[in-house]
Amino acid sequence: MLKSLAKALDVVELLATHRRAMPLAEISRRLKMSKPTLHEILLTLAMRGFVERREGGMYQLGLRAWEVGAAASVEPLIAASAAVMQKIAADINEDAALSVLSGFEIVNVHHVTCGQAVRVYAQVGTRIPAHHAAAGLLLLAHQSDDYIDAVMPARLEAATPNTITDPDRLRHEFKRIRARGYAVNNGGWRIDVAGAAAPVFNADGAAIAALCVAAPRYRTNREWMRSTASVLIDGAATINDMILNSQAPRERLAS
Amino acid sequence: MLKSLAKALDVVELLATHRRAMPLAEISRRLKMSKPTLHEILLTLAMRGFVERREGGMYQLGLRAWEVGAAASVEPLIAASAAVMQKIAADINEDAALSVLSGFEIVNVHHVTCGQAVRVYAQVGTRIPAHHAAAGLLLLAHQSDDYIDAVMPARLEAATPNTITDPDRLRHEFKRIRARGYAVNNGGWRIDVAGAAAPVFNADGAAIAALCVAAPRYRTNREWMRSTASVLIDGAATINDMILNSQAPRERLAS
DNA sequence: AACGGTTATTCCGTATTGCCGAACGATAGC
DNA sequence: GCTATCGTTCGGCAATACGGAATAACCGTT
Repeated sequence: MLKSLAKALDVVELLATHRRAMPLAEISRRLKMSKPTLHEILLTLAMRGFVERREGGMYQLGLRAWEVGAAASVEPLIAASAAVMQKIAADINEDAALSVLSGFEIVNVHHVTCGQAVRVYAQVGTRIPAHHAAAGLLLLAHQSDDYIDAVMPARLEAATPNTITDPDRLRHEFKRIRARGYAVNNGGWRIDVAGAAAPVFNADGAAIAALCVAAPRYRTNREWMRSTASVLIDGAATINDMILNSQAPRERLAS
Repeated sequence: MLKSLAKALDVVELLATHRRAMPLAEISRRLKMSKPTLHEILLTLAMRGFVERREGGMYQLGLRAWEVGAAASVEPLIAASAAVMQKIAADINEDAALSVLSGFEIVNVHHVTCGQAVRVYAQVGTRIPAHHAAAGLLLLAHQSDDYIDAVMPARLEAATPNTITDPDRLRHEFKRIRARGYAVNNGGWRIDVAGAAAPVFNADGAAIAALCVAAPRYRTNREWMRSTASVLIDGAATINDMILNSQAPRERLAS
């Protein structure tokens, strides 16, 4: 493990999680790094455009970081889903989102807003514990037992009284999700938010993403859940097809 | 300058520009790095999720790289533009794009497709020389002379016979662009593609992005250019307002 | 199944270089 | 004008990144 590289990644991740410009001193304090070392790291990152130096010595993530991110493995997935999600958001008239699993957390990789005045606020690129949301429950349900055992924390934090925190109940929920083909969540993340999610599979049959809809809970009920889930399952199937079709040409790309 | 960090950034940028998974040996050859060193770097990057190790020793940019990119400084701009661009693409019935300047190149940061069968192919996250496109001409036209002198290469490469390659003609074009408030391009990038672009300004009055439309040239003419430009100028103004309004709350964010 | 060519990985000695204490300017607040 | 905090420079020591050589896994071919 390269120490200097690891430190640089710490810096980059810190700037990413806080999503704002920071002065050198603050980064130094938060990461407990000496100022000269940090200065050197930031200089290197800035020289390559991974961070930008705003006036007043404020550092923030730069254009190159964005460019690199745009070339990451999830990007084709996002591109394939965009149109479908647009249509779903319009049809159901609620926000649609796409999430992937990372350890025991989910990352929001795409979001399409609907026209409603009251909407669920969600930011692309953020992480939340998987058991707090329908998308996370769905993706966990489709992982192997080994995976679950490896990533599940000893204690499941509750976000609301409705959050599932008992491991046994969670595993039982996984079974239900697999049987039904979709996951639901009623106020387990925020007490006034409900959601549903359906799986997107890759060519190997692994669940790689969750197509989901989140709505203010007062606009939902059991019937809404059922009809929404069927729309999501259809949409996920469409995305599946697009992935399978785009995979082949991708392989054929020359050097 | 930190050598090990610089090498790691080289690796990451290589994976980004080629947009595909690569085996260790190929990276080693392209960057002329020893395999043990590279192995160590990739291990560190993989441990943090910045690259992913697919089966068969293929490395590609991972989820963490995407997350970091999603927190970069351009992201708020993209979020603010998305809705406006959607509307423009629908109204004009041609693809809309958003580009920013980086040295003497432009980076495509967002793209909205229209419903047309014949469209201009463009990938988000890619770079092209600024003088090849309307967006680049527009952004260069709004930079200081010092900036232009610093970044303009000695020789301007021509992409087509229509590309402006004479520095004097380029500087003259900048004047026209500033006077009209928008830039056009007729086959300077690809011979059968035309485009128009209007500037998005930040609070300091600096042109930070170009809102543009690219279309197959046979669907365009002088009248089309004029009407498209006026739509773009309106759209850019709307984005301006959104930026100014969203800046304030952003500053107020607590630690 | 045995083979050559390619690959990924481990090991280790060297000297390169990342690291931080201390000191220096620069800046802002009171 | 003082003080506190910030960004930056300098330099010397020790840690550690580096790559050659050896090893082990892999793949397609015969």
